[in-house]
Amino acid sequence: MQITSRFTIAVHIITALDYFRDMDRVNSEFLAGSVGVNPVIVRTVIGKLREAGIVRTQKGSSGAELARPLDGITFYDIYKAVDSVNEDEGLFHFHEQPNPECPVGRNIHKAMDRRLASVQDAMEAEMKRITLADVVEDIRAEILGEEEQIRPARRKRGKS
Amino acid sequence: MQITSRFTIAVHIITALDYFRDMDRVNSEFLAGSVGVNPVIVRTVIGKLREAGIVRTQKGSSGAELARPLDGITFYDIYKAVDSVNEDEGLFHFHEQPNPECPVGRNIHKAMDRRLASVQDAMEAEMKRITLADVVEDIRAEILGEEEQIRPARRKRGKS
DNA sequence: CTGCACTGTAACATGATATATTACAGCTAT
DNA sequence: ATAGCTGTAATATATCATGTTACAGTGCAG
Repeated sequence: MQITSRFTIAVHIITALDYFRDMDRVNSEFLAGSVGVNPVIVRTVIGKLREAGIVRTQKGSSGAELARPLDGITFYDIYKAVDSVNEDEGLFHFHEQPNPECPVGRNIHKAMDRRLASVQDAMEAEMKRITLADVVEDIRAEILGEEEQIRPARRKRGKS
Repeated sequence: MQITSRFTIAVHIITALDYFRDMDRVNSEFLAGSVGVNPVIVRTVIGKLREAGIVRTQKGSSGAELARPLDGITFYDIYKAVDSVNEDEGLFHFHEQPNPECPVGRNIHKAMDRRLASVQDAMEAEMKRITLADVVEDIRAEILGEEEQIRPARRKRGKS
């Protein structure tokens, strides 16, 4: 199994909201065009980001705005916001009917839970370290790299 | 999304193979009884563990045996063996149609891949640290704890 | 060497869920 | 007022995890 694409879609959307922040009509249809999904998916994902306090929107008018600076939005925040994984059970799906009449079956859950939690914690800790500022920085570098291939910057002049 | 229960089932099976290692007729039906799933599931999971070199089995005769000591079998080994997640794409499902005509859509994948990989690496590193010996140790402690509730051990005597 | 127990695997069934799609009520701005 | 937009419900579809039945082939006990 995999973590839902809603996660990468959410990161894409926030990145685009930042990148196109001075542009008009950055609506769900425009964003859907960039992401390559249905506009309704964009609206639902933005809805979850709004519930989590990551973006602000106004019903009826287009253009969500970020509620926090990019470096205050972590992968973990987004991952939780868009329900990337089952909230109750966590990352691992434990088989549901271990036999209570078997000593192994009766105790396997307790015996494993600590270990599964430590794996999940390791993953979440890393997600808390990565912010949208990191991604935006990376994507700007990529885009600059593209431009250089066409019109090499005159680096000696300093400012572009 | 979640990691398939095949993972916890595999850990359960290996734990049971160790716990019942001196018992006869530990076949797929017996194991299925402990795990609480269909015997065919047990056979397929054991099949994957065999392909990964974690257990040895003999067609036609019951009782798989571990191919390595318990402390040589990590969560990561099992996780890979039973295809807990998509081998090609990894832990995260990236949305599949980012728009190549959009600077963000065209570069988001490259910009995120490093970060997604670091999350996956953190998780896998933790999985490599946990071995089946840890789980077996924990479950033995749980089972001993159960027994004490019924027939308290005379701790002063030393040996039980 | 015969019969039983078991494995390995295919084939099919079922249920859950991620994603797509259509539709529309209500809000906003010009 | 009109057009553009959001939020959300309802429904469809596809994928996949898991369950289940079935059976050929292997090993072993007697």
